[in-house]
This record gives sequence, structure tokens and C-alpha cells, in this order.
Amino acid sequence: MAERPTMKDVARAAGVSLMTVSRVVAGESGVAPRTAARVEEAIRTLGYQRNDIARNLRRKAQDSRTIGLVVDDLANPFFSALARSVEDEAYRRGFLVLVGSTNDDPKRERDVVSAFCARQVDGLVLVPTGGNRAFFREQMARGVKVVCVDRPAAGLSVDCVAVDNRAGAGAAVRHLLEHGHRRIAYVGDRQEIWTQRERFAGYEEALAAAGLTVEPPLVRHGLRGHREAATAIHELMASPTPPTALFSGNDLVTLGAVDAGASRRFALVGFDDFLLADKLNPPVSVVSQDPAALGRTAAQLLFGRIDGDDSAPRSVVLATKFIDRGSGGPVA
Amino acid sequence: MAERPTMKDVARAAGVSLMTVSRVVAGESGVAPRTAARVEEAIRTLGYQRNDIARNLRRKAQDSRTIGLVVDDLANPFFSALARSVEDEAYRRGFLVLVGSTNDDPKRERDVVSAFCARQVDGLVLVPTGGNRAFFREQMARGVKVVCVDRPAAGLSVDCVAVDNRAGAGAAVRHLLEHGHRRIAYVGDRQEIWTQRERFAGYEEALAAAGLTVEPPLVRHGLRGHREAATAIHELMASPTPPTALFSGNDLVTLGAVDAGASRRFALVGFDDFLLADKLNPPVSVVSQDPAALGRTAAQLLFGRIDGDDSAPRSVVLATKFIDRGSGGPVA
DNA sequence: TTTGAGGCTGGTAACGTTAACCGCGGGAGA
DNA sequence: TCTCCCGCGGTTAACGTTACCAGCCTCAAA
Repeated sequence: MAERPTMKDVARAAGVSLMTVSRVVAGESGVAPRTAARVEEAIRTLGYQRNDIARNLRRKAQDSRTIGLVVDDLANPFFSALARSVEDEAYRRGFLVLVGSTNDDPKRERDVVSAFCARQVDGLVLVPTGGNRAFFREQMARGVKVVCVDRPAAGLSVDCVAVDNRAGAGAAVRHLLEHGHRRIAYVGDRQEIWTQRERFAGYEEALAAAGLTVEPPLVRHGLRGHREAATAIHELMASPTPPTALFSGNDLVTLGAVDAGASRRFALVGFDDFLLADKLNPPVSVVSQDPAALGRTAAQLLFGRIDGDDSAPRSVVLATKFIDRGSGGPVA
Repeated sequence: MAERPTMKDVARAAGVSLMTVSRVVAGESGVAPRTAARVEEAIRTLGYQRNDIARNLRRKAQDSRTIGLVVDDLANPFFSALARSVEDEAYRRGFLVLVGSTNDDPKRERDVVSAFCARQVDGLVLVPTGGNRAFFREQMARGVKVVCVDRPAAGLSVDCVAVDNRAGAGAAVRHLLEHGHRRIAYVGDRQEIWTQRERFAGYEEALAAAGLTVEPPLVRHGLRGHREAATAIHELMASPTPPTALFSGNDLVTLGAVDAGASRRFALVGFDDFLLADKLNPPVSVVSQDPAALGRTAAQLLFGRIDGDDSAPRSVVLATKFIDRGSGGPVA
């Protein structure tokens, strides 16, 4: 297995100095066309490719043209759509993207972010877990830019792009109230996750505005994944005093509800739209958000920071859209 | 913004030489506990973190502990599930993952792979486009290991992990034939994509085995995304001599068929399972494959190569599973 | 006391690249 | 003709780390 050729090899082959090769490879001016042609010829025959590791080391004042993307779970359609739009934005600018999933585990988040920073990433698009923040401050002090997306990171003053979860949840619950529901259950993921807390708060506020209070037996937190959600919802359905409507805190929990057949017994509104929601029986009404827009906005903000924008941290709130597909009404 | 501290700074702070710091950071033995403690103290107060860029440069004989993952479209649930399992496998081994989507565009594939190799990745998990291969040979000659997944790369002798698309498609079409269908349409993505060619071949073979031939008006290739698929399927349905059954070549096309309402007029079997397929009306029968298993297997193979396995390229074929949900039978 | 071994630490030279300078010619203006 | 400048190309010293080797000190055995 042949060793990778270096600029030295190219220089020898072309009969010029190493610096001339560097200039040609970097596309700098100040090399005579004839010389440049000879160098390019040598590059082609040797199959030379610049070593960007070495390059980035030398020009460390500049950037490594790499960003890190840290999400909860890359396999989740919401995050993968977000990831794709971040990657597109990076590709347009000639940046590479390192990815990592945290599984909402602060230790894994720390591992991943730490490894990314050791690789000198210029910035991070981060879906933060509920873990410790001191660590990030250190990295940011060293010049790593951070933009949070989907959720803010408590105690970290950085840009953040998210939707108005509370308002979205409120709209969903009001929709159920307007259809006469009074016993509305909440089913959601772990409360350590900011979006879940916000959505639950929106649920509470909407109930309160209607003169109702939260009934603990109708609330289930901490449901990870749709299987767990389905089990919990089966329990709710089997209770002696079941709800008449369900508000679910994210797409996976909504899928669990659909799995459990809840939408055929209760009214159902979920946070997050999902593929085929409109083709189910009954079609499921949702509060939708646009993950691609979240990712794109976060990436644009990050690249702005990398390009030197050092204004005060901004908080961008994107809109949610309530999509009424009928599942909030009375059950057939 | 403070400059990142280097080993030199730590050495000065701890009153030792740079080499001693290097040894402590690398966790090597041969440093007196008292000295090591002093160094660690200095590391903590300065907030030092090793620069892995520089590290990888120096120990270039070793690896960069980074792999590249190149897929068609990260936002596609199939590829994001695959990506997640590759990332998990890498995390377990302490490797980082660079990702890129190609959009099935050979130019973007080349850009991305080239940038990854310039960053000295140790290997690539690649979902190849139909583009030119010479380029990869060059990279492989320089020691970059490549494992293809989902599709082989024509003319490139590397490991490949995929399912038996032809057999899977055959099973689907036989299922339709057994239910008495004789006019079975094929709708699929671009024929440049190997999986689509294989699945179409399986369709052809199954028809031939039943004494039937392919009827060109019943075949639609080149459908990118579910919107295009839905349009094409509307046309098929409006034809004077419509089919009685549909076999679709991938998940997006199947979604297009569902969108177009095809499953309520025709029998329908799709390649690739998808979320909620079992909750539709009617539930959709599919040929399912396991993207996480594909990714995991590919990653394991790749790490084997990185660890020095230089046996002949292997081709791993994973099984598909036909899931009968009833949509292949007569229409109600 | 000498010797040698072994544990610990330091100096130096790379890894592949670029920044900063320098020097060589030749052409134009005085 | 002499200077000055500019286009071109080369030389050297880094970037932050590790490989390699040399030196020191201590302790035990001879």
C-alpha cells in the first residue's frame, strides 16, 4: 500500500520547491503559468491530495471548516430532517459536519462534544440534554461557537432556535376544549427535556384559562419511544375514569397513541406532524413545526458567528401551525 | 477570547517539560505519581484539552479515528436509521463520524468523499451513486478502507452489505400473482440506482415464471420522492386499461401510492417497510429490510478492515421479510 | 565503593503544511 | 548606465504533538 504522496514528493517530481507546490495547490497567484502547469502535471501523475489535517494545524488562526452537530437521536425523523438541512447549509459553505447522537444522556453528550472540540471544530449545532453546562463555557471561551436548536441550554447564553412550544401546546388544548372536552390527558416524554416542560406548561395554562385544573391521574411523563407510550396509554384507557381526549407531547408518543388505538376511542391531538398522519383513520390533528427550517436557521446563525458576528445572543422563535384533521372532535 | 492553552503552557505551569505533559495526557506509564498530579492540576486550572489535529498529524502511521458516512439522503428514514447504527458502532469504538448526503449526485459524492479523504478518514461507509469509480480506487490505494452498503459500487471490489433485492421483489410479485393478479404495474425510482434495477429484475423474473411478460405501459421508472410518484400513479389509475395491482420499488414511491389513494383501488405491495404501514386503511403489505442491521454490519466490517483484515472483499447479503398485511389480496 | 539496572525526565527532530521573508533577474524611467 | 521595482521562486521557522534517545538519580548487589 503506497504511502500518500506529500508536497515534497510533488516538488521533487516537478523540479520545483515545496513552496511553489503549496502556492499552486492553494490557488495563489505569483506562479508562472508554465511552472504551475508542471506542478499540476506532477500532482496528477502522483495522485497527490492535500492533507487538510496538516493544513489546519499550520493555519490555526483560521478555521478548520468543520462543525459539529449533536442531536438527541439521529434516527428520529424530526432530528434527521434537521440534520439534513444543517448538512446542506454546511455543504454550501464548504464545511464538513461531524455528527453525534446523545440519546439524551449527558455523559454521551459530554464525550461527543469533547471529542469534537479536540478536533478543533469551529462551531456546534447542539440539541442539548439536561446535563451540566460548565463544560460548554470552557469550550466557548476557547472560541467554539455554539447554537442551540429545538431547546435552549439552561444557564448558557448562546443563540437558540426553537418554536413556541407553550403557545403551540396551548392552541392544541384549546382546540380540544372548544370541542367540549373536559377530561384531557397529557402524555409526554421526560420532563428533563425543555420542550416537554414547555408543552406541559402550555397544557396547564390552557386548562387553567378554561377554569380547569390538572388531574394527576391523567398525566403521564417520561415516556421514551412509542412502545412505552402505547403501554401507558393502554393503562389510561383501562382506567375506571378515562379521559375523553389526549394531548401528546411529541411525535413518538403520538405514534404510541395511534398504536394503542387511542385515536379510535378518544379525541387526539399531538405535538409534531408525522408522515401519513393525514392517511390514518381518523386522520390525526397536530401542532406541526418545520425541522428543516429549524436546522437551516440554526446553521445560518452559527455560520454568522463563525464569520465574526459577536452581537448579543439571539433567540429565534419559529411558528408552529395547528393542522386540524378532525381527530380533536367528538369520536364517531 | 483566550487562546487555547497548549502542552507548552501546561508544562510551564507545572514546572515540567513538555514531554512529561504529553505522557500524562496520553496516559502513559513512567511518570512519578507526584509529578503526574502536578501536571493534572495544571491541566485543570488552565482548562487544557489536547489538540487531536496536531496529535493525528504526528502519529500519522496510526489512524485518525474518524470515519466518513456517505448516504443518499440523511433525511430519508431508511438512511437515518442506518446512519444512527453506524454512529453507535463508531461511538463504541471511540471513532468520530463525518456525514454527507449525496442526493444521488455523483459530483456531490465526489466532493464529499474527497473532502473526507483530505481529512484523512480511516474509512468510509458508502451508499454509492451511479457515478465514476476511478476516483475511489485512488483513495483506496492510499489506505482508505471502503465498505458499500445498500448497494454495491460497480467496478469497485470492496465489501458490500445489502439485502437480496431481487428475491424480495420476486416474493412480493409472486404474492400478488397468487392472489390472481395478472396486470401488475411496477413503479420505482431511477434505474441508475442498483436497488431499483434489482427489484425491477425480480419483478420481471416473477412475471416470466408465471408465463407473463412486462407490459411497458404498466412500468414507471425514475420517480424521485413521493410527490412525483403520486402523480405518476394517478396517471396509471386514469389509463383506459389500468392495472389491478401495484408493486412499488421503495418506501417513498409506496408513500406516493398511498397518497394517490391507490391502495383503495388496487392491490399494493411495496419494497421497504415504513412507520404506520400497519395502521393504514387498508394496511400495506411490504418487503421489509432492517436498515439498522445494514448499518451495523457495514460498520463492523469497516472496523475489521481498519483493524487490519485484508482478506478478499466480502459480500454480505441480509434477508428481507415479506410482511403480509392484506393489501395484496382482492380489493374490498 | 563501584557497577548496573531501572525508573523518571528532558532534549531534539520530525509529521505536512503555510506565513513571512529574502534574493535573483530583467525591464523601465532618470 | 544606474537605480528601483516587480514578478517569480526559494529558504526558514513555525503550528502542537509524539517517537526516539540520552541523561540523571537512586538503590541494591558485588
